[in-house]
Amino acid sequence: MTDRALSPRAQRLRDAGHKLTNARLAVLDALETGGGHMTSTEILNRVNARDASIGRASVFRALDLFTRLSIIRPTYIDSSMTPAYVMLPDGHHHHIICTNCNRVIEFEDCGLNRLAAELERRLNVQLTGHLLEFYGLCDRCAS
Amino acid sequence: MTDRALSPRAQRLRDAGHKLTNARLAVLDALETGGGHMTSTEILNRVNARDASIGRASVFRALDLFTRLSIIRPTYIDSSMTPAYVMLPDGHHHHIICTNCNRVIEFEDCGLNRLAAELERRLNVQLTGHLLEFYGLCDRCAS
DNA sequence: ATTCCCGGTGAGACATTGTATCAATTAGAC
DNA sequence: GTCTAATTGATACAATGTCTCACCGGGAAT
Repeated sequence: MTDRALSPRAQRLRDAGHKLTNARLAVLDALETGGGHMTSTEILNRVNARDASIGRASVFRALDLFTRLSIIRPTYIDSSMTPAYVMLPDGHHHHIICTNCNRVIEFEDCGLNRLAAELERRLNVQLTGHLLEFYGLCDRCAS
Repeated sequence: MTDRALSPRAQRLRDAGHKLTNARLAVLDALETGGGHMTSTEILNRVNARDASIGRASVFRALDLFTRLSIIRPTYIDSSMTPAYVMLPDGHHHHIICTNCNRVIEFEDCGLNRLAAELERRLNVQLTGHLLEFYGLCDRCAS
């Protein structure tokens, strides 16, 4: 199963020295096919629908790992109980969260590459991704 | 207790039509004196140290309220179990999270005002704040 | 100052979600 | 195929957020 075409993210996992296990690939697939924002419970359900033998713990471990690799990022959307995980397709993601109805509006083109480069130079860090969130009222709620 | 000098944030609460109760003021004080990033547990401890009669639920309710008012914002730093709440002093906050050691490095001046104004116009939204997070390795971990 | 009302509160049982432990398994290098 | 360290699954457990409901009190009106 090593030479089958790997998704770019799976490749990224391997390149970082991690094994491509069933559990990890299932979580990755759940994330990729599940739409933009998923809670851990939604991910668990989706993973177990595909392979019921995969354990709870492994799913959470995979989510932690992916977060460290900047493949996903947990963010608070409506409940403070559990985060929603968003994909960072090219290392970044941007959205607006309505503080009234919790609707999420995504947008592109944050123009932060320049800032990222400057921070890397000035602070001597190695940045792999970012998340930009705006808060406020969406068009429907702004009446 | 109405005419005592109110912190700008307390004023904001009242202006939005919410009561300035003991519980809310205690949570606000905990946040303001507690440093940048606090988990709910740290906030609870701090609030109860000041006034043991304040209940769990009210603290969480206050945190939800402040989030809706863009006074604070929950973000996941090391655990995905509980968020850390960051203040949005002028409606915004920016930091870098090290994906290896979870250190948080704050920085100023994101230059996002222009983008915010453009989004408001284009999408017909009313933005009250934003949070910008970069992920990567801090200077110590980048070796 | 007093009254009234409705938003807000506290207690605590409860539900949900994440983590620790550990023996068993497996990916991937050789 | 063999080996080994990384990873897993099961489960018990810990931590965290929410719900309900009777009661309270902030603050506007009077």
